[in-house]
Amino acid sequence: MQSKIFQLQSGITSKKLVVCAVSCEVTYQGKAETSLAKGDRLIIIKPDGTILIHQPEGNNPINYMKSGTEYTIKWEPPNVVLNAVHIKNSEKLNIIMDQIYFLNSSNLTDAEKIKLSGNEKDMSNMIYANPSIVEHGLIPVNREEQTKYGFIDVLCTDKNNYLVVIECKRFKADLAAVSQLRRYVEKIKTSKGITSVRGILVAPAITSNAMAMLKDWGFNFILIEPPKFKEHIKKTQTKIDEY
Amino acid sequence: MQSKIFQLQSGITSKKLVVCAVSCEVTYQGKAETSLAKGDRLIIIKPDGTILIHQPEGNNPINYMKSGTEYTIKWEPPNVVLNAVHIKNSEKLNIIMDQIYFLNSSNLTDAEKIKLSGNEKDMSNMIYANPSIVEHGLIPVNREEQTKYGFIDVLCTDKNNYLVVIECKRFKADLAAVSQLRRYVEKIKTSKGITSVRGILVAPAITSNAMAMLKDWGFNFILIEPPKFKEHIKKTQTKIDEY
DNA sequence: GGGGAGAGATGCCGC
DNA sequence: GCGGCATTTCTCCCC
Repeated sequence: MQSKIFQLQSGITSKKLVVCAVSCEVTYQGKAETSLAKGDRLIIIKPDGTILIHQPEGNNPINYMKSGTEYTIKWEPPNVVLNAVHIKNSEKLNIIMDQIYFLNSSNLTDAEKIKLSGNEKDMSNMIYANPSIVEHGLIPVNREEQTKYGFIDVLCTDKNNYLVVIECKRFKADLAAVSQLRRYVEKIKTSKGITSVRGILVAPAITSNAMAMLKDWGFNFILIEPPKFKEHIKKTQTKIDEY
Repeated sequence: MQSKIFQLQSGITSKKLVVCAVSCEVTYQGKAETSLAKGDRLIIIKPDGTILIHQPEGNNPINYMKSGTEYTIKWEPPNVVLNAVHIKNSEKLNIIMDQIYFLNSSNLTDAEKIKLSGNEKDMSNMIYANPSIVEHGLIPVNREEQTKYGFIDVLCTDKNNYLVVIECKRFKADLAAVSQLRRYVEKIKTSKGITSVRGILVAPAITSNAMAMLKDWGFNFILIEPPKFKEHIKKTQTKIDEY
């Protein structure tokens, strides 16, 4: 056990990526309080101080602390106790390990950043480039002009010269999306002192209640798929069929 | 390399928790599209099929797929290619590994669930039990009666017999919180056909714009700390000082 | 399964 | 740092 403690200690202090499978109890105090009774978990401590505790199932870590966490390890027979503290965030994590099944520390280097496409920005760019897919006769307002009004996805004028606020959602639009659109329309109305402002919600789908609220406020819903996104899904599906 | 492939393969098929540090490229197609050039990463595959790919820094996995993912491993010299498919979600992940630094598969068992306190439910319970901490003279509406109106945190009547909608936030309240309160107040007004409905936002803090919007709508802000939460932070801080 | 909302949300970009 | 908002958000609860 002591040799594992040394390995754990030196792995952390020498800023390696430390991975271990252990039997442990965990408590956390910080943004909330949590406790987790004894069980088998995977613990990951990264060179930047990030700690992740994973159970054998599920997507998310059951406990975690961010970059900048500092560590103290103690041998309190028959347990190894790992104390993790994030001073700036006033957070504290305590891990009591009664077994260490395996432990590895390695030097990993990775400077790459992920490239992502198919997000909401792509969608608003697509509409901005060709607003007629939303409604015939829409003309985009100059983007610098638009910036004055904050976080509106796309701002246009329609064929009757009404201002049109367009809010995009990548997936099903909900009540919060309608509220958001509503805030933008009201902001334009008050800041420009006009009432001739329309609101359009653009998404591949909308919840029934959101649709009702949209109608209440005289806004429109236009069904548009995110750019290329649907095609990728289809591609994926055909590839899956090939398996 | 081939022995590692076998180890990887058998670890996945025998539903062990597989952990490996590798040099790899990653592409993902599904809810979006991502690509990640060659670098060192930690890959975790759980017994339930969950896969997580972590870079040596940062809190979140750079790529991931959920429980139910299925795997195919191929040896395409000089690389090991891992294909992961989640049929139900129409997602696909491709990992091309040119080096496997270490690999471990272990049988972990953990039936424990985490216990958490200090969340928003605690806060609304506290207010429901003693609404006078929000405003003198408030009386809670029967919880079953309240349930008819949906997701309102706390519903009360005030000393003038006005209905009062209370929305709680654990941290700083923002525009979305005010929009939410607004939706609830409007819903009560229309569903009961009355106009004498007030709205109170309860939180330890509020953004300036949210406060402005709150005033516009005639709602009130009451500063209340989440239950016990602040004390825990203080406790933590004093403990940190002791180090 | 859909709808709604919280989360120890996290992360990004803007000012 | 705050503010506003998207996220391959995720997760939970309720209907």
